[in-house]
Amino acid sequence: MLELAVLGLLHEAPMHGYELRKQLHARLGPLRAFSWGSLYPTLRRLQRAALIAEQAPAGEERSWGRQGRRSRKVYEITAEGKDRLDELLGEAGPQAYDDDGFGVHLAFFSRTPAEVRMRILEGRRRRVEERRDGLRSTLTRAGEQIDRYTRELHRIGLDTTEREVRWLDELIDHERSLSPTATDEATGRTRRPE
Amino acid sequence: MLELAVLGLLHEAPMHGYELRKQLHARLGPLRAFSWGSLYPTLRRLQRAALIAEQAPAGEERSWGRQGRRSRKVYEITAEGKDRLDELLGEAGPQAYDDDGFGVHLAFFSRTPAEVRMRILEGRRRRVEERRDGLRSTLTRAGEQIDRYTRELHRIGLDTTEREVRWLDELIDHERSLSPTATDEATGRTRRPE
DNA sequence: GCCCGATGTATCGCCGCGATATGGTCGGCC
DNA sequence: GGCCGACCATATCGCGGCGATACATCGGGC
Repeated sequence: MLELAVLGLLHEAPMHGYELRKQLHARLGPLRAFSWGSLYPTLRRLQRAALIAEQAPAGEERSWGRQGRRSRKVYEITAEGKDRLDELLGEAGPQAYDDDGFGVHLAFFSRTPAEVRMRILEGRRRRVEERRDGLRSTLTRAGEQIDRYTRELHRIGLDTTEREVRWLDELIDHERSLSPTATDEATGRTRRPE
Repeated sequence: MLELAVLGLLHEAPMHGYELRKQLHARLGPLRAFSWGSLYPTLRRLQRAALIAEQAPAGEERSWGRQGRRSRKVYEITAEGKDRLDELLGEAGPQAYDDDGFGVHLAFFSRTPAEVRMRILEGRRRRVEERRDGLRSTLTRAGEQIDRYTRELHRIGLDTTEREVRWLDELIDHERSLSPTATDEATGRTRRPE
């Protein structure tokens, strides 16, 4: 997940770790944290895999040589990195449907192929519906006997999931209006019920 | 987190791993998963720490001897385990405010001291408000220039956090009505603003 | 003159996850 | 009668991410 985020950002412009994290927060907002303990090891990993590369000090001594507080390693995406990014953006697996994964994918949706966008949205919708139905049945079937606090927890969860489904429907409709062909075929649906 | 959940459940009745996970799902619902890869290592860890113990086969051969599908290790909480449970229930640290931690704590709220309940709810409220404010300022300040999908992500997030704050207020009011004294003192508040 | 907070890179151990292996039992279906 | 799939039940492995922590430099406020 962080791999996608880092490659996606570095595809737009070279950056160093600290800046990378600020950008991450700006996009994902307080929705997804990503701590230092995740970021730096990921950068190492990506560098070893040659998906990103450390920029040479470049301007010899000037430019950042004096203004940078500390050494500052600036990374840029490599050709292999771009390939990998396309690969990640093209995937619509289960991990693209869970809370974290979906958020990250959405943050790079404009770079995602329309057909994949649709599959991710539909997949996410199915996932959220499952959760909603689970909560709903717990509340109706065992509504009386469960702990008050647990019930409250399920109530707010149910409300949240219901709203997200409606929100997803709006996004899906929007996508459909953008590219009315191919998307229905891809998901095997002709018309979304409800 | 799983430690609290397991100890909390075993405090109610001895159980084996599979049953434990079903109970977990019943309480936390689809809000918090907890896979096998978390559960069994946790049971090992707790057993090694002597917080839980494996029940002796008990009835010699009868009882579950024939109906059980497989060996089935039944665990029960020990005296140390109960102490540890009280300790965990008495904590109101930062980890009790994040999504996962808060959910688990809430599921065992009826066993949590009233004063601690209050601090957890207030802490969670503060946390959610921070997230809300972050989303809100991003939307208003950089509302025009950010990516459409990112903006949508922030919109739904903002809506969700606003609702959760209101929901928390209801819970807090309820708590306050249960034990009107001590709670305000504990949190240094006299009246919740709005 | 001093401390605080932001900038910046980095590591460590732990927790939880997803995938996977293994195998017993039961009901239903052909 | 035999086979299949669903459920019961335990367990491991590698890895991604987190929180805490360390260390260093700079600008600004008191």
